[in-house]
Amino acid sequence: MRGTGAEADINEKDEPGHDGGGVERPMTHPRPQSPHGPGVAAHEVLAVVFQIRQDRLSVLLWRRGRPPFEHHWVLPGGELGHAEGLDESIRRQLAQKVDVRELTHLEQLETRGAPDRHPQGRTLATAYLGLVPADIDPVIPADTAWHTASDLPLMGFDHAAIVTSGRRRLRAKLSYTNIGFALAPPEFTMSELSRYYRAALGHDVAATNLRRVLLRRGQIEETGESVPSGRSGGRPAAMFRFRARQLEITDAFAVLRPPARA
Amino acid sequence: MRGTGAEADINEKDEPGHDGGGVERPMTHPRPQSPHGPGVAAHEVLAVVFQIRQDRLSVLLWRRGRPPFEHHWVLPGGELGHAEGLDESIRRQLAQKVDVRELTHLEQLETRGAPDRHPQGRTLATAYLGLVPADIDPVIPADTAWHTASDLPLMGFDHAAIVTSGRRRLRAKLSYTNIGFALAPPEFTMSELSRYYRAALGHDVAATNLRRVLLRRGQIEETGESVPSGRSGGRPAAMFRFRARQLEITDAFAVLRPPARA
DNA sequence: CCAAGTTTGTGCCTACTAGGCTAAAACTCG
DNA sequence: CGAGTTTTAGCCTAGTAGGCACAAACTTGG
Repeated sequence: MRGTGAEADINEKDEPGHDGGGVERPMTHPRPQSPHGPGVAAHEVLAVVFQIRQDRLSVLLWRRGRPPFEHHWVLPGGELGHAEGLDESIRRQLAQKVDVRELTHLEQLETRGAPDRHPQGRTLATAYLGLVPADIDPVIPADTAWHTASDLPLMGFDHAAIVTSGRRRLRAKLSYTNIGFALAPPEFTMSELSRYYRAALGHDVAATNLRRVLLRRGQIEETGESVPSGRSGGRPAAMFRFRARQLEITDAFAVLRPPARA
Repeated sequence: MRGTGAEADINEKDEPGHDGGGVERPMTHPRPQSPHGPGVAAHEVLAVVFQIRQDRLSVLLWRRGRPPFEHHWVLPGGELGHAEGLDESIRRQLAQKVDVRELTHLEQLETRGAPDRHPQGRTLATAYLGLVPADIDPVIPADTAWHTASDLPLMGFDHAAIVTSGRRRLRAKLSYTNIGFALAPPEFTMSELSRYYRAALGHDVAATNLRRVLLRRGQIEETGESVPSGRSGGRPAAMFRFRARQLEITDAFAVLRPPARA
């Protein structure tokens, strides 16, 4: 154990600046701060926005118009405003790509801070995972497009790795939460829903089993209506809906649970 | 959908500064940047370091010596160095409290960025979850101490909420990963291990069931040795060890798994 | 109107996991 | 040696996921 060095500066910040005032920032006198320099950096927020489009998990990307990474694809987002919270900021930035009302889920994913992740200077990025239901087709700016998540274009910065994190998070949460509500339209048949799950999970999902599992968990319920059978025949399908539109964790899923008569 | 406004600045950062050079920072001319200002803020890294001490989940806290929040308790950590990665930074900062070799697990927890979370100016914080095994008693500086997680002292900033996040994360991961390896000593009996789990989970964990579950999952194995029975009698207990010392997810735990013959 | 084809829904079965309970095993102490 | 204590093994129940076969309910074409 070392610990005799510079504890004094740990968790101390006596910054004079940050007065919430203007854009020009005092930060003039370098403080004695061990060989590490002050903890000030540009900060951006990014979002991995997924939607199931034509049975494929797709991610909303933005095509950069200038260097670095000109003509590469990047995640939507931008710089954190000086008086903005992180959630607030990503919502604002996304509103310029996708209508916020179309975002059915948004959660923080991870923060990346490798010193060289941005070629033009130190920039931290906090990434979010956002979901858009499959039934809408948002109007998006000309320089953005949906890309199949399993077949990404050339991407800038570390954004491809962030998409991978987002996919992993989504896949995991489909197992133990009701997050499907954010991918599916308000009402759906079981075969539709199983296609959404298949696209997001990357493997077949039997509609029969999906129905049983989600019904037993109480995540979905029948609406009472049914669709008048497809053009190729077949029994008409019942319509379902998710009962909650907020993220809920499947509690029966916790192992090593408290004893029965506790 | 709005989207006609200032897309141009989204994800664009043409910062001239951040040249990795010195402590004094150019950042002089305010850029036209919508009414939100530039995305530059102080950034600190914090850690929720847990250890099971005397059958209680305990967290390492640091007592602040100066305002704001003088004499309140805060999480260990400090400012991000100007050329440091986030993981690198929290490891460096923690090394001044606890020997890094004693940290058996470290993962990113969450990033907080409420504009008013720091009374002296905008400061983002990326929090980590760290674990120290129960068998060691790290030498810690005089101004730090272990506190029972369920009975926290008066804490500064939003750090109490971060501890709560850490507890939730730890609890969840005890269910579906082998994270116990990071709480337990290299070798242990099942009754010891069940005490660690009880402390972390907050409820009784039957040693019989814990043994079965972890053995079936292949997380633990018998060492072959046994302890020569306690002073109060009883059958001598077999010693176990975790088979891996890296985080692994219990895959059999995923629901909606790929079809059998896929 | 009926037969064939198609899709959805139900029932039955298996496999696996967690967890409660009891009894046996293996020790200490008096 | 017997009583008390602790660990371990065995047996049982409950709950969940998932495969499969068949019934139900439709469309289409003769």
